[in-house]
Amino acid sequence: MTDMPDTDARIERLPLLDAILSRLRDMIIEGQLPPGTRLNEGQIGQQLGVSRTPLREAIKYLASEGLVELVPSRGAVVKQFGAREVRDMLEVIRILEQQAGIIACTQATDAGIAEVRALHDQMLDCYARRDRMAYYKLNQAIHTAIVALADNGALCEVHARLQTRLKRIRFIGHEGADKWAGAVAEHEQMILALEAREAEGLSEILGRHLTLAWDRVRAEFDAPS
Amino acid sequence: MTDMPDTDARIERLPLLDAILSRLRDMIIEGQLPPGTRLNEGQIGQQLGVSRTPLREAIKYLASEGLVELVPSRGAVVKQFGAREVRDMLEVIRILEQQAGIIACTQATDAGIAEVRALHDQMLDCYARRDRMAYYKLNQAIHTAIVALADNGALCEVHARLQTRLKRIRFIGHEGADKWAGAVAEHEQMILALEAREAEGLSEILGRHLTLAWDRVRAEFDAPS
DNA sequence: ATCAATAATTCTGTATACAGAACACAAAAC
DNA sequence: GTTTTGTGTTCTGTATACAGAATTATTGAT
Repeated sequence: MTDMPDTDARIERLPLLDAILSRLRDMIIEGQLPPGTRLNEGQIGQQLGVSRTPLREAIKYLASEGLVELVPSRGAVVKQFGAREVRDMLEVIRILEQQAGIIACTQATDAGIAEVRALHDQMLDCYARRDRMAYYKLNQAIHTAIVALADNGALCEVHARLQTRLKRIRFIGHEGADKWAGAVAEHEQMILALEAREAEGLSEILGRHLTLAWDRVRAEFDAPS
Repeated sequence: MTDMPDTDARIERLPLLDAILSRLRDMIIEGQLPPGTRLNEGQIGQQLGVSRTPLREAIKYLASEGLVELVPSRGAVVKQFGAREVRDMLEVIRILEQQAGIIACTQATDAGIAEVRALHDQMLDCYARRDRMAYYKLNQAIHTAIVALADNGALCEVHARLQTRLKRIRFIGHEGADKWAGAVAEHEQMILALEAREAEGLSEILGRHLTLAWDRVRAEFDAPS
């Protein structure tokens, strides 16, 4: 396992604020608070069992994280991303992953690469079992792990932040069996290129993988359910 | 002028929170609150003329922004970056600027490029007058503007965030006349490549420029004043 | 005089209180 | 019937209050 606790790594943590942040992020990602929803401080505070003060602090934190938008006199609403914004974010992710991959090919440790391979194998298992949820999480973990191989804290952080914003959207994952198989094949190629430390090839595949991810997401926007 | 208000662009703004954020950021960047300083909520609140509640919310926002670190039962301290972290951030900035430059070469408008040229010319003026402060600000503005040419909101945002974190460090700007002249020459090349829309050349120069920036900063770390 | 233990103070973390803006609903005017 | 206006409610924004942890000062012992 990589020691990259999602969005930020600190030694000690603030119990309450951290708990509220996790809960809120989950509520947003899982769709319990759909995009556009005003989050009512009274209600949510009661629901989480905390007063408004620490809750508001958490909301400000999430606002800076980009999951939530602050609108004057009206509190915070769950940020809604348009097709354009999603495309932009995926493009930045692509840039980051490609460069991370290139760096990883030259300076990752064999052990680090082996860890990614292990995640990949686990993911294949999930694919075999058609366990979408577990597959999805391992998928994210693999991309995070590849970025982590570049051993650049800022890179990991920025990547994680963008990934968090997109979780809600990619979580949908309605792709059909064929697309899914395609994605798995791409991942297979990724791992092979990484193990062979072929920077060019890895970068190319990562780029294609992300481009296809965008295609899949775009379909959601063109034909909104 | 590019319409890129530093870190985030919203239509309406929250008066107080926004004011506090600006003030705090300034205090940190200008060194009024040096790295490692605990920010005392009572004192700062009194100094800014606001109560602790909105101040704390602003601090949480800055924590998510990475300017400040939250330590349990001890409030927030101004984040101190080590050589490694600075190098990592500069590397990510390099990656982002290089890609932005490549994209800009193919899809920027002539008007957009002209704006960057205008900033550059202004900067040359400042250099002629040896106005370090104005030079520094235009320097940042130019890099921001080049990134903006890629017309990717997420890219701008991520770049701006990293740039903000580094402001405090790059602000020092102790470089001697020779290095300064070198930086100006690099900028000249950048603009020429951009105007010629030579993606490869622009990317190469941007990369070198950022690498040299790191060399300059590294000197600060090797020989801390 | 130095250090340890303890007391006093400060500061953070959380809850609550209050004022004003936004919102919802109902009644009146057109 | 539709729009407008007025009123009551809800919710946000900010200040304040209070409990507990951390820090500092003080006192006693070696």
